[in-house]
Amino acid sequence: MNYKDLADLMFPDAKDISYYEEKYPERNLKEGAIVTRIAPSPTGFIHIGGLYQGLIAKKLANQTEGVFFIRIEDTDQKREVENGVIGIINALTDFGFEPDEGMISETEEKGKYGPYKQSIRKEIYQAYAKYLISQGKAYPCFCLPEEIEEIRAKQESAKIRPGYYGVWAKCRKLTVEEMAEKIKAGEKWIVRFKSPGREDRKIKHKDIIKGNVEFPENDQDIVIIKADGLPTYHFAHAVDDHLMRTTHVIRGDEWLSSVPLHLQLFQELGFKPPKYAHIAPIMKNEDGNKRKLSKRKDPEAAVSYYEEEGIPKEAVTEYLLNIANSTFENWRRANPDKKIQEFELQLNKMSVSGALFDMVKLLDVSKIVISKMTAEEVYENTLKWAKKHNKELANLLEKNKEYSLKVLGIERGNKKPRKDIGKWSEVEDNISYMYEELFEKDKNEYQYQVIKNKETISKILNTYISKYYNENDDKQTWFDKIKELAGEMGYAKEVKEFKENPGKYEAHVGDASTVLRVALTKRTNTPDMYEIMQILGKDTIENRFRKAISEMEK
RNA sequence: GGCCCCGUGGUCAAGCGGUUAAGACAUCGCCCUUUCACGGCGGAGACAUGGGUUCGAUUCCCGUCGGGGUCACCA
Repeated sequence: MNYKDLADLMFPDAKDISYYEEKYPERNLKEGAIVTRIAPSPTGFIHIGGLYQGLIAKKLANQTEGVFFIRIEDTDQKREVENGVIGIINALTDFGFEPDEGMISETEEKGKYGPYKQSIRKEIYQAYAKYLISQGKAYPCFCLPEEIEEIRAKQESAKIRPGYYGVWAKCRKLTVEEMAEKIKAGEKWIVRFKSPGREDRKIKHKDIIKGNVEFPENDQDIVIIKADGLPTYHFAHAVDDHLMRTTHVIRGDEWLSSVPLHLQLFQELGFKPPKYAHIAPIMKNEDGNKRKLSKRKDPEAAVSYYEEEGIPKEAVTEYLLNIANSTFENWRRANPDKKIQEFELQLNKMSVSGALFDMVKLLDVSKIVISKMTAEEVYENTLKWAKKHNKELANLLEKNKEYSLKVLGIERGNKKPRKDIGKWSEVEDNISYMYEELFEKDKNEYQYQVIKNKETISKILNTYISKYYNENDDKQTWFDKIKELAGEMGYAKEVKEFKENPGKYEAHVGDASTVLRVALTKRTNTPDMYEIMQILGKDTIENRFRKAISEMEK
């Protein structure tokens, strides 16, 4: 009985690995092309951190004319969620991070390096496990979970390093005959990797993001094939990323400490190891402590949150890029109109430690993104959002498309567009006073500022509408008339004049304008009032003023 | 606890032995053919800490403290 016989006994049907090596040849890509992937569990849910990884992987592959693929890591059947794949693919595709290869639906896939779902690659893993066993580099382990528990308890009470290694690796010391006998006797087994490592030796590794790191070698005989016949993450990683010819493994930095093990696995399997880039997670501050954004506690961790809030995808992407490479911000300022795709992401410039998620900053990015959109784009985006989250608004927008376009076009499209919309959910509040239906229901109070006296307000409103306002005035004339109105009321026509002569005037032209604005919109903050009046029309203006006056009388 | 990673203003961050220690968001003030916003200008605000090494340390080394990760038949 030798290792080869043992391997045959354990995996009689497994193919020789040469079969797979030939089936999945080296990719024929240009020099420097990066092949990378995103490898989620099919939970149906994608975390903002996952999206972040997807963005980085996608960009890198695109930049180098490489390949970005998606592989589903479903080796843990307990985690399985029905229809868990499609949600992830949709989220990725939505954001424009569509993979070149891999799963495209719950069951279908594209690409020549599949299957891209681990559970159906079972025989591949077994072939490689068999290979390892035949080389004496892996062995069956018959320890029951309870025994492992016992060992661990002993180790803990003796305060020594826990795990299956050295003297504790019982099954490792079995002879091939003993192993074969147990198998023949029907004892349950799993497969463990026979680690060649020694804890007292160091291994140096250069991570693309983290830089040089040094670890003790791995000496744990980790399990590579579980009782259900499926591989553990570590083994699947080595086999898959080798066969799929991944050049760069981009993953969360919680994997950093597994690098010694993974390198060992590649070594013993005879594979060329990929380059690793371990990204720091996006964090959240809680009671002064940093912690990873959690899908249970933090709504903003879910990618769906941004859709619900109406934060544009481009804004989320730009914000993420900001975290990834701080040079992005400068690039964006220098190239305000370029596509995100043109920005060249540099892995080695990524931060080593986790950034705190900053919603305020995201919203600022979002405001800039939205401010650059045309009225048409804002309209379409808002409508799309409203159809799902605000039916009433959607109806209104659809019913008054031309009008809405005008409203949304106020102070837009010029060199200094307004930056007042951060998310689609804010649009309603921003424009509701432009629609009679909504204005009637508007709960805001009339909050006059400097000029508060009822009679004065009535006088300003009445005088303005009867004596001064003319729809055909151009902006300059319109404004000159407001100045005249101010003069008639005894206010300063110029703010400067007002400031230079404290006490001389009780108000200035701006204060008079505020009265008009508040009466018109119930707001002290609106875009250009000239345009608002033009769009509203004289009748509406008059009605609004009347309403404002009668409101005061109550 | 062992091992590993990290520590520049409130936040994201440049910086790589000699700098007035960039920039962005936030904040404050001023300015800007009406307010708000936008924009412009300006202010306040940081190298966790103690030791070294060095003519000189934010930059290099060690300790301390703080934060994070990891130690599964989960990924």
